[in-house]
Amino acid sequence: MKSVPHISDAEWEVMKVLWAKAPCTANEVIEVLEAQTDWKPKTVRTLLNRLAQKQAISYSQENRVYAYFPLVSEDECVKSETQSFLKRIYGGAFKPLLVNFLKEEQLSAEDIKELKNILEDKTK
Amino acid sequence: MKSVPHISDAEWEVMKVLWAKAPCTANEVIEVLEAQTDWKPKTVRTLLNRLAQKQAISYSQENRVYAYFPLVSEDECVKSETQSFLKRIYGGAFKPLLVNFLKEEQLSAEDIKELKNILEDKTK
DNA sequence: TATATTGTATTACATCTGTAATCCATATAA
DNA sequence: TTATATGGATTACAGATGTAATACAATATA
Repeated sequence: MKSVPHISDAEWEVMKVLWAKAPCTANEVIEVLEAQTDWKPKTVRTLLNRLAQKQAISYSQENRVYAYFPLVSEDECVKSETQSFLKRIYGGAFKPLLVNFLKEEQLSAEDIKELKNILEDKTK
Repeated sequence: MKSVPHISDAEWEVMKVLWAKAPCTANEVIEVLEAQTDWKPKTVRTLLNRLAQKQAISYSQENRVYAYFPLVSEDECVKSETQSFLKRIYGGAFKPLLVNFLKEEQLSAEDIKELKNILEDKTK
């Protein structure tokens, strides 16, 4: 039973690229990220290597070039990060977060409806 | 305009103690944390020092002993951490977190009622 | 074929973090 | 007064992270 490896902030950006579209060559990832960050190509390659080492991604060698793809799903990573975030900040007591943020944040009428529906379902 | 310093996981535990009750001597903090973690006293002292360095806390010298207290409020730290978490994981959107989280977590009937009321208020 | 390019692998290096231990000055006890 | 205990300051040290540069091997080019 493997849990997801810890993915750092910078690595997370790389994962997002691969979650959006995979497989992807290093150069494709680099291109996407150069538009969003000011990382040098070598930096992105380092991140790809580290992610491969920690088995968050893998690659197949097409010709001379690697085609990278995720080994862990966005969903499970988001869940895992959310869990540890909540635990860290609220020590597991998440209701204060909800109360606090429901009050603070901008939510559309539609959002609110959706959330109420979810809550409705939980009552059962 | 100072923003809150970044507080690491371990440091966060110390902050929680001081937010719950301050001022506090190092030994008081150590005592609380020894019940919750298996950190050695020296470890807690290191964390107190680091937090003081990064000006998250400060102290007054009562007699021979320091009385530590927070310089940053729990509220602003929580907000700041939540913001960067949301940005990192959800690209800034708050709703996906809520959805994810409402589905996953255990909420009492009472909690649900309270949350629904808050949502109700927001509709106006 | 010799050379330049390009993709990958290895190495670099400072800072942050987790997790303390040691050193030092002072207060306390004998 | 002298030895001891205790609180605080300094130092330690490995692994993670941000941010690359350099070395190397295979490929494309002249």
